[in-house]
Amino acid sequence: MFKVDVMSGQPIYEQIINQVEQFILIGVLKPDDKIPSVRSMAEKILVNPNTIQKAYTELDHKGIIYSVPGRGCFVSKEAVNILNMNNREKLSELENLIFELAIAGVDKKEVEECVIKAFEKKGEIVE
Amino acid sequence: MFKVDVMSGQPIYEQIINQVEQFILIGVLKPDDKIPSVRSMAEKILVNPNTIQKAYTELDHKGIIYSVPGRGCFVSKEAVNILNMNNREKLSELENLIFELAIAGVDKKEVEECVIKAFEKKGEIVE
Amino acid sequence: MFKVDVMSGQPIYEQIINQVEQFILIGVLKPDDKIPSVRSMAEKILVNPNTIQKAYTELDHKGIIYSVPGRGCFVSKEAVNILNMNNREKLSELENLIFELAIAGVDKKEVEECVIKAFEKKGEIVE
Amino acid sequence: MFKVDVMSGQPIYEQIINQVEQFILIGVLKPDDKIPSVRSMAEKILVNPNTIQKAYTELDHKGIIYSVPGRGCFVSKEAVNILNMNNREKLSELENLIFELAIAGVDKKEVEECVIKAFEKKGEIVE
DNA sequence: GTGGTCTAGACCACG
DNA sequence: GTGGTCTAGACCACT
Repeated sequence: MFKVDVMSGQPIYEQIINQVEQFILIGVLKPDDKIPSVRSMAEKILVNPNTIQKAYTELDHKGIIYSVPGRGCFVSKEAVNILNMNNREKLSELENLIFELAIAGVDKKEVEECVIKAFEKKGEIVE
Repeated sequence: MFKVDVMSGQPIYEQIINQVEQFILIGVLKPDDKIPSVRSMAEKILVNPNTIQKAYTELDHKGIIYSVPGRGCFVSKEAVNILNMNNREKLSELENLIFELAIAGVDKKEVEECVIKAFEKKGEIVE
Repeated sequence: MFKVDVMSGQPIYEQIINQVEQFILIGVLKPDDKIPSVRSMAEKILVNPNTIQKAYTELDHKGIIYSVPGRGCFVSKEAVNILNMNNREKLSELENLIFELAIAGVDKKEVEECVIKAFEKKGEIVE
Repeated sequence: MFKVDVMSGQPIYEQIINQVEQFILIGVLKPDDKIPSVRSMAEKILVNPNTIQKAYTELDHKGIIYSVPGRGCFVSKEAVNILNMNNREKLSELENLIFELAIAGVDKKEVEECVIKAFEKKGEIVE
């Protein structure tokens, strides 16, 4: 279920955060679902438990998950709402990226095809 | 002409690389044009010469510029071609980003508006 | 294991790059092996950590090693392949050098002896 | 006749030295022949006269050429002998290069073919 | 502890 | 003046 790529350059704890968030957004993880314990996750993906802890702590701070001492971590009820709040930032990031591509001479058509592809890919996953 | 934002989190040398590449793509810098010397650039944007040197060295390795010790750095003839080669990577990056937005429930229309905006912004710059 | 000659005129960082590559080619360093940390290497051979960093950064860009922040630098799986790709360039360099010697009146026999010596030297190292 | 490549990385004055030496070795320039004046050479190959001067000064120091104030520079009688003295250094350079290729897994046959090619190329030039 | 970025200041070779 | 290398020492993020 969870995977990390140490060679990608992206911090491992960020990769974990992103994956947890993705799983929540596509409905694999629902409110009050338990997410893997720090130790089990660390063993599965072969990373330092501190790294997992850091990811969980940050998710907790964001309000995406809540931790119950002695029981584990669980998806919060507001998780989806919080995640959807971030869209504005991502949209401006998107605009910058498209702008760069436009400058680089990429055709508008190509970008539009890209949009279509991405939405098709979404259709395949969401049940 | 050149600007850096120390607070952006993005490494300064990367910002310089990006700006040089942008100027080449929009035609402000043409093949065999001299780009600012390491020292003059360092004074202009108030960063250490080593940081500029690092940016120029990477641009040289990429084949975007060529440096002639004692004379300066110049835009290579193949610069534009090399930069356009990178479009494919950026397109897949774009697809990922749109996919994330789609998962997050962003409407296709919103994305399409974003595309339009970005291409308008380009139209304003290119003469 | 690693040695640098400050007086040789060849940049220190290049000497380090060459030695890492040599160790990979003769099999002393294998894929996913950890290479010495920037700081430990700097202490061993008494050069500034920045110089080591520069060497490692270039090796990373070439795809010879990959670096995992917080963990260290490791030999990439494709390292040997990449290094062998450079042989063609070296062969043309070799042809030029022999050509110069030929022009300078060096006998073909002398060159051939040189070839034999070099391959003997290799035989001593490879087990 | 003379050519320089500013993009090669090799210092221009070195390129000039090498070319003068080559022309002497293949007999295009013979003892007491006049070599181009600093100014005419500088105009022909579009480099700074100081650079040419530096090359000529070094050739003078080596005893390859001698300069007659007001008349120009001329190939010395001992030029060929002096140049042939350098062969030992080049031979050890050659051995190193072949050694590197051997380590890199290049077949002995390939190196030998290279030797043959280089000597053929020489045969075409020397009349 | 690791790698990565940056500053300050120096020296060299080249033109 | 130019680019290139190097040192010394600092700070950051990541594990």
